[in-house]
Amino acid sequence: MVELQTVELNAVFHALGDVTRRQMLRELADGERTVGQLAEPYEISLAAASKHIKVLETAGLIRREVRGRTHVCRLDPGPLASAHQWLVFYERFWTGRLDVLERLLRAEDTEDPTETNGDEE
Amino acid sequence: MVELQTVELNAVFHALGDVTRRQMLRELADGERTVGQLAEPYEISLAAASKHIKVLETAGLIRREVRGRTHVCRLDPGPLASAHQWLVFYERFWTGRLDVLERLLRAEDTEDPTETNGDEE
DNA sequence: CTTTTATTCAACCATATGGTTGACTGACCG
DNA sequence: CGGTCAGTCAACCATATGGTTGAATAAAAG
Repeated sequence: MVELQTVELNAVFHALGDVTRRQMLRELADGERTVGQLAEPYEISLAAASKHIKVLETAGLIRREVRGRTHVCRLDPGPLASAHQWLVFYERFWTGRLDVLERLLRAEDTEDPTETNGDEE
Repeated sequence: MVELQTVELNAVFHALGDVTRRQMLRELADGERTVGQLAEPYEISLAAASKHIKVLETAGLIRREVRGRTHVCRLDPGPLASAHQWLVFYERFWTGRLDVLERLLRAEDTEDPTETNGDEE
């Protein structure tokens, strides 16, 4: 189950509050990247990029594997799921899909057996 | 359609990166609250709470209506929807629902006309 | 009109953030 | 071994953040 601890959420949302870091995550969504590869698109110094990566890492959003002299990063979706989960609480405020909720609450008779529940962690 | 501008997302995620502000949003999910009401649960000064509220406001997460000498705040879910939308991109990394994606990509023949697409804004 | 009440504003403070540069550590190369 | 490459670390800087207190504004109450 998703824990949603305030400490974690603070770090996660803070990490997401920066374009550079969000773009780095987008990059990592396509696969593993080294620190150098992640830093390359930006005009900042490698040290600055390294700091961004550390922020992502301490927020738990990425994992790092030291492979020889290079550090290979990959996405860790867990914290993103927590953030998503937090936001889901407010989903009713922007969707008109209360009908869907209602449909889920009753009516097990019409459910599709291929995929019923995929939201727990 | 959700714009997902970097400026907006920066402000939104930054605003969400603080427990106090997240709790204020939770409070506002139950209805309108004055600045004083929002500040009351916390041991910080009213001025500090006022700053938090301003952060939420400039991020577009809340709207303020000056009613006499009190300022009444209410939730504006739009930016939350943007943040949610941004996170949805990564949903495939924590759910095993690739089959659903696959089903959407091909097979228009099997689609259910009652609820097909509700994610655009 | 004077006093509360609700809230912001301004000045200030400590710490965090994001950036820089230069030195340092380790791994690979010749 | 000596050089280069990948990346971190440390010191430093400017600005932002979150908090404080005290004064200012403006509406309601007496």
